[in-house]
Amino acid sequence: MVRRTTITDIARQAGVSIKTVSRVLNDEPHVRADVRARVKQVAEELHYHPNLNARGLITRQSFLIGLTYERPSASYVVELQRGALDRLEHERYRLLVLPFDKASQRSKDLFALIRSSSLDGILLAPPSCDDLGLLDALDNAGIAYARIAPTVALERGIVAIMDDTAAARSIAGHLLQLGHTRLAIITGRQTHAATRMRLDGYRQAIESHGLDFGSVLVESGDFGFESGEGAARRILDRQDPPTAIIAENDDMAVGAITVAREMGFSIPSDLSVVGFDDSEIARLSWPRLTTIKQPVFAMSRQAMDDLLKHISKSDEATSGSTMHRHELLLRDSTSQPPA
Amino acid sequence: MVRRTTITDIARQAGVSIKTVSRVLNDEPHVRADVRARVKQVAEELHYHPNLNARGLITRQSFLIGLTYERPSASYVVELQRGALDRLEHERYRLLVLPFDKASQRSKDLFALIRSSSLDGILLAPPSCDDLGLLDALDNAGIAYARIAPTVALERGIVAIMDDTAAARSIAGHLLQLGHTRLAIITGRQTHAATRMRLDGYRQAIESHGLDFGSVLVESGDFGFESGEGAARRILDRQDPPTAIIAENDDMAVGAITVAREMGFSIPSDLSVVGFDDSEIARLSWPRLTTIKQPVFAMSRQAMDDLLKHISKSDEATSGSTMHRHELLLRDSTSQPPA
DNA sequence: CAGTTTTCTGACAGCCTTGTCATATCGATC
DNA sequence: GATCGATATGACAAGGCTGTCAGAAAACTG
Repeated sequence: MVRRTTITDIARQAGVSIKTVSRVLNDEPHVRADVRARVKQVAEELHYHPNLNARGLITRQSFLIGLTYERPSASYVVELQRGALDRLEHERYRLLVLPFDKASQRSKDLFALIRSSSLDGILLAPPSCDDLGLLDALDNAGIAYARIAPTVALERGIVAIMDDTAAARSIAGHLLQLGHTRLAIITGRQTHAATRMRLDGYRQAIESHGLDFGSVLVESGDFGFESGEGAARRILDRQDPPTAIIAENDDMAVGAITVAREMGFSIPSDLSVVGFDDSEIARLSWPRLTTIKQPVFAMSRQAMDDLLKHISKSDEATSGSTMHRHELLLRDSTSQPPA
Repeated sequence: MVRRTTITDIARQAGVSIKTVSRVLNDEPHVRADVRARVKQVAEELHYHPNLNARGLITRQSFLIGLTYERPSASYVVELQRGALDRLEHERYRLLVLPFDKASQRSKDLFALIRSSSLDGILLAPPSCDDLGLLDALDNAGIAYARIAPTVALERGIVAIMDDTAAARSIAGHLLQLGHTRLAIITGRQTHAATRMRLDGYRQAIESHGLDFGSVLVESGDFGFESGEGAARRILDRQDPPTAIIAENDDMAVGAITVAREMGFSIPSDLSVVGFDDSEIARLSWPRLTTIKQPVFAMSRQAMDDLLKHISKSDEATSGSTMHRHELLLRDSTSQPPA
C-alpha cells in the first residue's frame, strides 16, 4: 500500500503548523490569505486527500448515510438510490446501501447492522420505515432517520409521502375527462389510512365534475387480487354496469380486468379500469394498466435533503412531512366509454 | 448524541485490560476461555459496537468497497448490487455506491471521488471497467479493483467475464435442436473481441450437429439496429432463405425482425431470430426476443469475492479472470422451422 | 522441583485529525 | 511608543482502537 500524504506532510512542506493546514482545508477563518494559498497549493501538489477515519474519529461523524429497503422492484430501488445520490452530490456524505431480503434480518438484526456501520443517518424505505420498533431503537441510539412513503405513525421523524388524495383526484379526473359518467370504485382495506384518502380524492373529482357521488357504486376489497375479482363480479353483474372501474391498487384492478374479460367485456373498449401504485403487475398485465406512480426519485431526494438539514443542526428536533405530487401513468387500460 | 460504549467501558466492567478486550472482539488467540466468555457477555450487555473509524484509522482500512456503474438498465444495477452485497454479508466490509451519470464525471473526476472516499477496494462495472486511464490511476494509488464484464485489456487486474463462446454455442444449439438446418448469422463489428468469440461458438455448435459451417450465410453488421436491417434484407432476399437468423446482439436481431416482418415473414412461425445480451430492447420488442443474458449476479459476486481475497493478502499480486456461464433466455422469437 | 517453553496479560505508543487554549503578531488608537 | 482589541498561529491533548513488546502465569520437561 502506498503511503498517503497527511496533514503533517503538508505542514512540513509549507512551513506552517498542522493546525493551520487543518484550518485551511476546512475553510476556517484566521489564516492569512497568502498562507492559505500556499497551503492549498502544497496540498494539491501532494495529492492530499483527508483521512476520513481520523476526521470521523474526532468529530464523531462517519459521513455515511445508509439506505435500507427490502427488494421491491428494480426500478423502485434504482429511483430510490438516484434520488438520494442526487442530493448527495457535492456533499461530504456518501451512500451506503443496506438492503435486506432475508426474513431473518428483521428489526433487531437490521438495527445491529445500522449500529455497527456507524452511520450519521439513515433513509428508511418501505417496509422498514413502518417498523416502529426500529424507529424506537434509532431514537434511542440518537441516529437520525428519514422515512420514505411510510403508512403508519406519520408524525414520527422526517417523512416524505405522496399526496394520495391529489393522486386519486387526478386519476378519477382522467376517466371523467374521457367522458365516463357511470363509475364504480373498489376500495382497499378500511383500516388502511390510504383507503380513506384515496376515496376522498375520487369523490372530490367526481363532484367537481358535477356528478352525484351517490350514484357511484362502491364495493370494498382488501387490496388482494381475489378481492378485486369478487368486487368486479358484483359490479358487472348489475343491469346497467358502469363503463369504468377505479381500483385502489393495481392488484385489485388486474383482478377486476380478469373477471371482466371472462364476462365478455373487452378492455378498454367496453370497460376502462385504473389502478394505483404502479406495481410490477401493472406493467406485466395486458392491457398495461393506467395507474398512479409514486414520485420515488423526488421523495427520496427530499428525504435526504431533510435528513442532512436535521443532521447539521441536531439540536433542533427537526421533523415534519413533505407531500409529493404523484405521476399519472396513462397506459392502455382506459379509453372513451362505448358509444 | 448518546455516548457509545467503548472498549474501555467493557474493560472496566469485565476487569481486564482494553487490549484483552480487543483480542476477544477480534477473535485473536492468547485469551483464556473463561475470560473470553466474560468479555463477550459484558460486550453484549453494554450493546457494544466497534467504532469503525478508530479501527480504520489504525489498520489503515476503511472497510468500504465502492461500486461504480453508469446507469444501465435498472435490473442490471440491482443484480450488480445484489451480487456484491450477497458476498459482503457477514463481512466487515460495506458497500458504497458511486454511480456517475453525468458526462462530466469522467476518469479524472471519478478517480478523485474514489480517492476521497478512502475505499479499500472498488468494483468497476461497465463502462468504467474499460477506462484504462482509471486503472492506471488506481494502480498508482494502490487501490484494489475488480472489473466486471470488461471488453479490453482482459489481462489487467481481477476480471469477471462471461464465456461468450459457450453462450454462443448454447443459443445456436437451441435453434439446431428445434430442427433448423438453414441458418444465417449477423456478426458485429470485427474489431470487437466478442465478435470472434461468439462466431466461434456458433460454428462449434453447428459443426457438432453435423452441419457444414460453409453452408451458413454470414453477413456482417456493426452492432447497430440499422446494420441488422441491412443484413437481414440481404439474407432474406435470396432464393432459398434460411429459417433462422442468429444475430450477435439484440439491437441487430430486432432490426432483422423489423425487416423480416416488412417482407412478409411471420416471427417465429416462418423465421426464428435470436439475439445476444438481453438488453432492454429484447424485452420490449415484439415478439420478445430469445437471447443470452449475462449472469450479472454471479459475476458481481465473484468479482467481490476475488477482490476481498486480494485485499486480505495484498502482498501477492492477485489477478486473473473468472469465466461465468451465461443464461439462455428462451422467449417468443424462436420456434420449430416451418414444415 | 528447577529449568524451559508456551500461553496469557497489560502498559504504552501511535494512527491522523480537530478542539482548546495560550501565545504571538498586527493595526489602530491615544 | 505604550496600550488595546482583533486576528493569526501553534503546542498539546484527545478521540477509540490495535501493534509491539515486556513481563506474568501456566504448562511442560527431565
